[in-house]
Amino acid sequence: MTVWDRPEPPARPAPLDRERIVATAIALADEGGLEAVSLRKVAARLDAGPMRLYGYISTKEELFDLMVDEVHGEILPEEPPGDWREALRVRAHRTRQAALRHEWLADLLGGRPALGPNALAVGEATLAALDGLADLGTVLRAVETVSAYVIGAIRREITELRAERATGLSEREWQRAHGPHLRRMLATGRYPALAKAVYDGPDSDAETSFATGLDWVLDAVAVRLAPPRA
Amino acid sequence: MTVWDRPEPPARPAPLDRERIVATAIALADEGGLEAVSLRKVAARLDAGPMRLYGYISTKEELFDLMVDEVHGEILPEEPPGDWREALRVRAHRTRQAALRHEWLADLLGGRPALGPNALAVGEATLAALDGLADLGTVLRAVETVSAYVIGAIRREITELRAERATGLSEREWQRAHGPHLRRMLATGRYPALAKAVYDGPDSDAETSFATGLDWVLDAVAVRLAPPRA
DNA sequence: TATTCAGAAAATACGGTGTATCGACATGAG
DNA sequence: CTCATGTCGATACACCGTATTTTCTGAATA
Repeated sequence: MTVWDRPEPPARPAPLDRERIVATAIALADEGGLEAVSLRKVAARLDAGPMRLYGYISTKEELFDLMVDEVHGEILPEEPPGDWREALRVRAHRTRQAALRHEWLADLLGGRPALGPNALAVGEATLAALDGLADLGTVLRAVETVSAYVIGAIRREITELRAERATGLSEREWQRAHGPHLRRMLATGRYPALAKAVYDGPDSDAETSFATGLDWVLDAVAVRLAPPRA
Repeated sequence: MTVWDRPEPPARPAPLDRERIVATAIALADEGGLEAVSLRKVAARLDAGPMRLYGYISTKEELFDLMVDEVHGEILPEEPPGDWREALRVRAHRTRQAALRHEWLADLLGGRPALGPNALAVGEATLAALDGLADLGTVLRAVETVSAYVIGAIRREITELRAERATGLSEREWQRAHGPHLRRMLATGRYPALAKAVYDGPDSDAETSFATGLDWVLDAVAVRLAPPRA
C-alpha cells in the first residue's frame, strides 16, 4: 500500500459559496437554457445534495436574481463614457452582447426588479451620465424609454434567433418558411401587407437593426435632453 | 324509485374543444399567474382527466401560444385608424390594456413567435396603416422599433406592479422601501445618482409614463416615415 | 338481438421538479 | 470522554408534463 493506491479521502465536500453556485447555474443556463437549470442539477455539478444549496440561497427565484446580477457585471462599462448619448448607446450594446452570450437573459430581463449591486451600479453609471441634462423627471423618462426599447428589441432578437435555430434554417429562409404554417396563412390572402413584408422585405442583420432603432430612440430622447437651440 | 331519486347519469363528459380549453387556461392565469396554469388544473376545471387535453393540444407550450393569440383578439382594434400614428398609438395602448387585464401576457409577449391568426391580423392591420409611407425596410423598422418599446415598457410596468402588490405598498412607498435592501444599498453612498432619483424623482402614473415614452418614439419614427418638408 | 370492434376516455406510470422535515454525524466545548 | 450544536444528506411530499396501458362505450355487423 503506497501513497498512490491509497484511496482518496471520501471527497470532503468542497466548500460552497454563492459565487460558485451562481457560476454553475449560469453555465447550465448557457448550455441548455433556463429550463435546464434545476437546483438538483446545480447541486450535482458541485458534488452536493440538493438541500445543500439552501444554505446559500433561499429559493430558486433568488438564484435567478443572482444570475441576472452577475451578468450585469459584464454590462457595466469599464471606462466612463464620453457623453450621455455614448453612455446610453454603450449600455444598450453591452446589454445586447451579454444577452447574446447568455440567451436566457432575454427571458429574465425586465421580468423582475433588478436590485443587485451590479444592476444598481449600471443604473448609477447611466444616471450619472445624464445628470443635470434636464429636470430629473425628464432624465428618468429618457432612461426608461431607452431601456424599454433595449429590453424589447433584445427579447425579439433572441426569440427569432431561437426560432431560426429550431428550424436549422437561415434567418431569411426562416421568415419565408417557418413550417408550412406561416406560408399557408399568408397564402390565404387575408394578410396582404404582411405577405409583402415577408416576401419583399429587405433582410438586414440583427446588429444594425438594433443599432438603427436605438439611434432613432436616442434621437427622440436628445430632443428632450439637449433641445436644439431655436 | 321515482324520477326524482333516480341518480343522474354519470355526467357524460362535456364535449371539449380548444376554445374552452384556452378560455379555462386564461382564467387560471388571470387568477394566479402563468405558474398557476397546469394541464392538470385546466383539465380538472373541465371535469376531465389530464390526458384528455392532448386530443386538442400537443404540448403546454402550444397552449401558451393559443392563449397569447386569443388575447391578440382583444388587441385588434375594431375600427380602422385615422392615420399611421394613430394606428401605432392605438395598438400600443390596446396591447397595454390587454396586459393589464392579463398580466401573464407580459411574461409571454415577445418571448415566442406570434403566428396565430389574431396576431397576424394585428400585424396586418399595423402594416396596412403604414403602407406606402416609406420604403418597406423603413416601414418595417418603424414597426419593430415601436413594438420593442411597447413590449419593454409593458414588461417593466407589470413587473413593478407585481412588486408593489407583493409588498402591499403604494408605488411611491415601494420605491422608497422595497424591504430594507434597497434602502441599505442606497445608504452606502455608492449610488448617489440613483439615490437622488429614488428620493427626489417625481412620481408619475404609469399610463402617462407609457404614453409619453410612446410619443417620443413615435416622434422619432415620424421623422423617417413622414420627414418634415425642409 | 347479440357480438364484435374501433375509438375515446381514464387510469396508471415515469422521471422530473422545488422544497420541508428529520436523522446521522462531525466538530468543538466542558 | 461526553455532550451539545449545527451542518449535511437522505428521505419524503406534492406536484408537474407526458407516455403507455387499460377500460369502457357506442356503432357496425352477423
